Amino acid sequence: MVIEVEPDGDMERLDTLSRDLPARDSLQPYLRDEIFPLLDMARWVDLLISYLDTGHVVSFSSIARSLGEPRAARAVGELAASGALRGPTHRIIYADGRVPDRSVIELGAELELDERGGSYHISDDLTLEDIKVASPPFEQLRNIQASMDHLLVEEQGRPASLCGIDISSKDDLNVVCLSVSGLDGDDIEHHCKQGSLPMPYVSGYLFYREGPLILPALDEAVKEGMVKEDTLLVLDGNGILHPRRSGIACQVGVAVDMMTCGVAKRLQVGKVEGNERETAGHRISDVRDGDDLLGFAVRTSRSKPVYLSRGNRMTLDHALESLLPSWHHKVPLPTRSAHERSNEVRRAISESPSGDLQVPPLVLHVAVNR
DNA sequence: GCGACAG
DNA sequence: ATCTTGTCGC
Repeated sequence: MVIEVEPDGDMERLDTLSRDLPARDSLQPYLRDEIFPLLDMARWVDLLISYLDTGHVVSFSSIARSLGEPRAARAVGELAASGALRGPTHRIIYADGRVPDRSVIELGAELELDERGGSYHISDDLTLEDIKVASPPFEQLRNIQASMDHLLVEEQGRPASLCGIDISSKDDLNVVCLSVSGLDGDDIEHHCKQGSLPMPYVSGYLFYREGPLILPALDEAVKEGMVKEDTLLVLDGNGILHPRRSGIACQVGVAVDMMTCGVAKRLQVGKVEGNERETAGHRISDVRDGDDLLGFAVRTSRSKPVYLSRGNRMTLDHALESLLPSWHHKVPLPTRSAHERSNEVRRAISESPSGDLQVPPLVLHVAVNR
């Protein structure tokens, strides 16, 4: 049976807004004030499952497909497990008919369950519902990505400084850290900010999870003069080395009209080309998807490589050239610093005797020489 | 057992 | 991303 869902105000608004993107210089307020407040996946799932009557069930992957992204199935499961949903979460089961342990009692009260080999299933004659949404939200997110891609500029960027960006999270506590250094990795300054991340992690949509925290922090760092026009932003994730050539480094770069590139620890798409060239201290291979050169696999010594790709106002070669002087460890120094620092600050906040540091939004500005 | 998808 | 002490190796 197919259930047709009537989109709520948020979904309709996301649909409308995704149709025409504003000009480049209005992107930041558009994202901050219009788009980001609509990114509430728990509400999307809640709307869908609110259509399930007693005894009707759907699968996690089916909900993800209805929302427009099969890969979001795990995120649906995480939302259900975390208690973020208000609707009848016990009516969400696995695609093979198995019932999650935590739902057995509640669902068992609604319909017949079979026990086989230690786990419970719905009976074989019961079919899963299929929920249809007129404007799947993940489809709109892809539309926005595509529109932002059109604003992506590839040129020979000449950065004078570097800014590593990373987020450390545990439970509901998230801290972003921007670490700015010279091209050689010296004179590091940190800017940290605490905030919430309403969207769960879904592969391919990292910007929509981390952007709402990164962009405000970046705005502050610019106003303080820490980050300037000639600063290359180094994101923890991909640039064009992405299924739709639209990774977080591309979207952040276009949003703030700055130079960006991405450094990812795992390969999301593409293949590492066989022949590896040696430079002083680095071993570099091409990463290609078909004929397209999308990035470099870079490793120091014999460790596993990380994957560099360009974002906005940057070429792959110039990104590499800009990062090599500070690239002595597995990742460039500003990226490493941002990672360490965001972790330290996140722990300091969670360990602080409740009160002082806990009040969001928290802003720490610390200058350190390392 | 397969497949494995940034953080 | 997070869970995590000491330990092996360059």
